[in-house]
Amino acid sequence: MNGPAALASNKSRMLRSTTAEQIKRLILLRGLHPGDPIPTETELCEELGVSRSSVREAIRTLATLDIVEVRHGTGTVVGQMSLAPLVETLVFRGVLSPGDDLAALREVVDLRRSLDLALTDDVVKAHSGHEDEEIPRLVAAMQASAENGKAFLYEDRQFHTRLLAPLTNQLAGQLVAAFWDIHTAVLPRLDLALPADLRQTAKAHSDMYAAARSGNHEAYRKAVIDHYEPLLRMLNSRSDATRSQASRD
Amino acid sequence: MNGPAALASNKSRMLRSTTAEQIKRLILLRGLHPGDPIPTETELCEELGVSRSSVREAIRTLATLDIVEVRHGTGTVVGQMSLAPLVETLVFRGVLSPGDDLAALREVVDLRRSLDLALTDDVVKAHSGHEDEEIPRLVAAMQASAENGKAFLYEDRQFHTRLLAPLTNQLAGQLVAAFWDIHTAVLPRLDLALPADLRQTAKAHSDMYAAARSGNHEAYRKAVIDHYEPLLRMLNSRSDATRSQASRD
DNA sequence: CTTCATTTGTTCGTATGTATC
DNA sequence: CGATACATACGAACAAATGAA
Repeated sequence: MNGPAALASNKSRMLRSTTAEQIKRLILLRGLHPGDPIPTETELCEELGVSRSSVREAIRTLATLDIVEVRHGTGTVVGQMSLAPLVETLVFRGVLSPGDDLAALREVVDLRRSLDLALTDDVVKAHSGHEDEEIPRLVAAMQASAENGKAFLYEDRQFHTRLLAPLTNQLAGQLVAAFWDIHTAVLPRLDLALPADLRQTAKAHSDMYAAARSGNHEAYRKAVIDHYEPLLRMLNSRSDATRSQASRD
Repeated sequence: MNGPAALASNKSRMLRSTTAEQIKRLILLRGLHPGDPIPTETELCEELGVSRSSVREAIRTLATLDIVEVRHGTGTVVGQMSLAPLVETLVFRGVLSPGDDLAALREVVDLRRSLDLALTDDVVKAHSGHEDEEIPRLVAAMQASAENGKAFLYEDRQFHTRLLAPLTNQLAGQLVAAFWDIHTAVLPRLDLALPADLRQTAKAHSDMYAAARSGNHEAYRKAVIDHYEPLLRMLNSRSDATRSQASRD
């Protein structure tokens, strides 16, 4: 029990954290890209010299980070490396403490607003002159829904995605989309379907695109502020209500 | 075999993706906070009715997201829900394609700059009037290192952390810190230790804090731009070099 | 449509290292 | 130092999903 034992004791310290690292290194060495298949669990056991359980935990770790994507019955492929782990962490943080969730949610919304404002120049530059065929349709759908007092989550998400799609900085668009996901995942507990707010939000989307198309930076910034105004107003009033309710307990 | 069997077959479909969800729900139901211990693996096996391996994989998933923290030989506690998973994903994405890493890194640096600029009002408001006892010392240390041609990663990180610490929006500070981690993790392959750039960076830090203390918004923005200028200049020249080298191959 | 091989998903039993008392 | 509780790792076996023959 000399060789294997020594090997095992050496590995035992690092093995847990290094099996995932070895798989990452394997992806880098072979130059694999998102969608490319990686070796099966059995093959990884042989190549890395560890048990299947260890390989499975390493793969689970990487799958959580969207570095690989596991497909039952088929195999495992290199993942998209999206910001999904960020979303999951912050959503859980947002719903963790019922007395504090509004503060956490407001931080997310604040950051969304700051990011949208910070990207003003890039967005205006990308859309001034180029007509997007999809965005006007989305804006019309949102305004129609607002008139009927209906929400328009899908169109909202699509609007922001397409607005930021042409940016050079892909990461910025993904981050804004991630914050959108967090905010709409945490939001459902508040019903913010005031018709007037819906109309204002729909109009703000329309104004944002119109300003971007016409190259008007200042109008874009104003439209972004209007876009978040109903939401922030509600978050502030709700958090006051929560505070007074908490102090009553 | 009615109750348990039906329960087991129901679970079997969802079990894989829901064991982690059940643990999260357990944390929420019991109102646990970061640092509080969660049940041992054995207890979780009984409460959730799944095997030890499944519990372990679920815990590994949550540990990767920093929703729980595993302490060998002691137990598992609720984690800090930091942005560590975001860092790990983006670091790997940054080093994934050797020809493209500079583009990915530049996106991170661009976003850092946009965020710092977007937080101008909050930072100035938080520091105008209040003296921070640590920041001047960090600034002095950075300037001393710059004169000696030495890098000052530790002081740099501390500076940005403390600068954003007093903000109401904790998430913003954590996001900036996460981007700092990504950028310095991907960076080492470029050696950017030009003495002139070091001095400019050190001076920019000094200017940022001085502007924030004196409440000068415009000076703060200018200092932030100066702060990133050497890095962005290097990234642009390096990416040009990479492109011409790639076209040569 | 069925059969079959491949691959991942789940479980159990066992052994070992490690922290705490 | 010993005892206990816990996490870590391994291997074998069977279940479920997928895709191809």
